[in-house]
Amino acid sequence: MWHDGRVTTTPDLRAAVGQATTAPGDAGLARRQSGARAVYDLLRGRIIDGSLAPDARLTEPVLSAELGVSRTPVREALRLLQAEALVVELPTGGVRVAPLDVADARRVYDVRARLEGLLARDACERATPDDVARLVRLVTLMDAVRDHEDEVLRVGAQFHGEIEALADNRWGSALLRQIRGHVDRYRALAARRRVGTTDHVDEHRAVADAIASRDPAAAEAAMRAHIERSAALAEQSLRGVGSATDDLP
Amino acid sequence: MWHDGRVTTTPDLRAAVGQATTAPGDAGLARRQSGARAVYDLLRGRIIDGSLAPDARLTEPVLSAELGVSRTPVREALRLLQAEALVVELPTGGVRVAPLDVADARRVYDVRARLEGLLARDACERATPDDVARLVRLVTLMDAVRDHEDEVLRVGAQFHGEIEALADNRWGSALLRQIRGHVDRYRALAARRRVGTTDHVDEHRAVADAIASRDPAAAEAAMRAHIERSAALAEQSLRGVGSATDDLP
DNA sequence: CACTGCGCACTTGTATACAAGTATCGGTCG
DNA sequence: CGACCGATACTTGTATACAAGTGCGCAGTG
Repeated sequence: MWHDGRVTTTPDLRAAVGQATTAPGDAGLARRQSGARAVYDLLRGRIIDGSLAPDARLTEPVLSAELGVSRTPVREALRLLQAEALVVELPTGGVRVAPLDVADARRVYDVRARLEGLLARDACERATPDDVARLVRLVTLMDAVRDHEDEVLRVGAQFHGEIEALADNRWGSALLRQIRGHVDRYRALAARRRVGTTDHVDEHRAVADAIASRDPAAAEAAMRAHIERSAALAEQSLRGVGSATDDLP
Repeated sequence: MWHDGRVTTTPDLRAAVGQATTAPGDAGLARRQSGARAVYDLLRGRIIDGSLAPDARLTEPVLSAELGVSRTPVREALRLLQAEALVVELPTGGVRVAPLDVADARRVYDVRARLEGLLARDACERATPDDVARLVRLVTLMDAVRDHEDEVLRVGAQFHGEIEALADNRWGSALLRQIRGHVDRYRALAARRRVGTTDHVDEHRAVADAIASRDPAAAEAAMRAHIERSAALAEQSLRGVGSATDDLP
C-alpha cells in the first residue's frame, strides 16, 4: 500500500464525496459542501495518513473516474493542495504527492516554533484571569492523565487550540494552518517508531505559568522551547524511517 | 479610482493576459505561462497597488469579459488569491478584495519578524566567509546611497533576498511569500504618508555583524528587531490613512 | 403609504467538449 | 543488436453548456 501510486482499496470514495468529512463541530459554517472541498479533504487526509504514497503521481482523469466527479472539482482540489505544498508540480504540469524529506521536518518544526511562540505571546497579552484559569486547569488535567499518551496528546491539542484562540492573531493562525498538514504528516510517519517522550506536562505548565505571570516574552520563549523539544523528539523518531520512504533517487 | 469596484481604465488587459508580467529574472523557470497565472499576476498587482479597491466585489463573468478569457482561468486565479487571503470569500460564495485593516498590519509584520528572524539564524549557520563578505558589501553600498531613499530600499530588498537565499529554508521562504503580498500592500498604502524613517543602514549592519560574528541567536534577534522597527514606522505612517479606506461600515 | 409575495436576473458550481503539447512505445534502419 | 524515428495515447489547459441556489426589484395589496 505504501508504494502504490493510486488510490487503493477504493472504499466508498464516491460516498465520501458529496458528504465529505462533515465535522460535527463545524456547526457555525453553513457552507455548501462544494464537491471540490470534499475532494480536497479526502486527498489531504490520504496524503497525511500515508495511503497516498510520497511521489505518487496524481492525474485528473483517474481521480475524476475513481471519485465519480468531473475534472473541474478535482482540478480545484489539486490546486488547493498545491498551494499547501502537499502536492508538488511536475515540470510537465501535473502534480505528485510531495516527497517526505525527513531532513525537512526540522524546518517545519522551526517555523512552527516561531509561529506558536508568537501566538503564546499574543495570548499572554490578551488573556483574562478566567482564560489563565482555564489554561491552568488544562495542565492539571494533563497531569492527571499523564500515563495515557493519547489522552495527553488530546489535552495538549486542546491547550494549543486555546492559546491560538486567545491570541486572536489572524496571520499567525493562517500560516500555522498552512503547515499543519505537514506537521501531521510527519507525526503520522513517526508514530510507529516513537523512541521516547518529553515531559509534555511540565512543558505546558511552563507556558501556562508564563502567561499567568503576564510575561509575554517568557510565554513566547517557553512555547518555542516546547515545540523545539517536540521537534527533537520527532527528528529522533524519524531517523531511520527513510527505509519506508524509498522514493528519492 | 480608489472607490471604484471594477477594473478601471481597462488598459491593455487582454494584452497583459497571455504575456503577463514576464520578469526578466525568471529565466530559470520555463513555465508555460498559463493564462490563469497571468490573470493571477494581474489581479494580484492591482490589489496590491490599490487600483482594485478594498471590498470590491470580483465576479467571474465580468472579469472574464474584461480580460478576454473564459471563466476557467479566472476562477483558478481567484482561488489562488483566496489561498493568499488577498481576496476573501463572501457568505454567498463570491469573493471580494480583502479589506485593508490597518490594525491588522501589525500582525502581518509580527509574523514577518519571526520568519525573517528564523531565516537570519539559518543564514548565519550556513554562511561562508564569502557570503558574509557579500552581506557586508551590501551594507556598505547601502551606506553609500543612504541619502536616496529608493536606492536604500532597493539594496535593502537585495539584502533580505540574500539572507533568504543563504538560509535555504524552504518553509520559511514559503510562508514569507504567503504574506509578502500583504506587506507590499500595506507598504504601498503607507508610501504616500511617510512620516519618518528608521536608520536602515545601522539596522542592517547589526544583522550583518551578528552573522559575521557567527552568532545565530544575535542574528535572529537583530533581524527581528529590524522588522519590528519597520513595523512601528509603517504603523505610524498608516495611522490616519483610514480616511482613504472608507469602506468598512 | 408600508408590507408582502412573486418573479427575474445573476451568481457560483459542475460537467463536458475541444485543442495543444509531450512522453512513451513500437517499428525500422544502420 | 542498438539507436533513431514516427505515431499513438495520454496529459493538461481552456472554453462552453447546464443546473441550482440566492438576492433584488417590482408589483400588488392591506
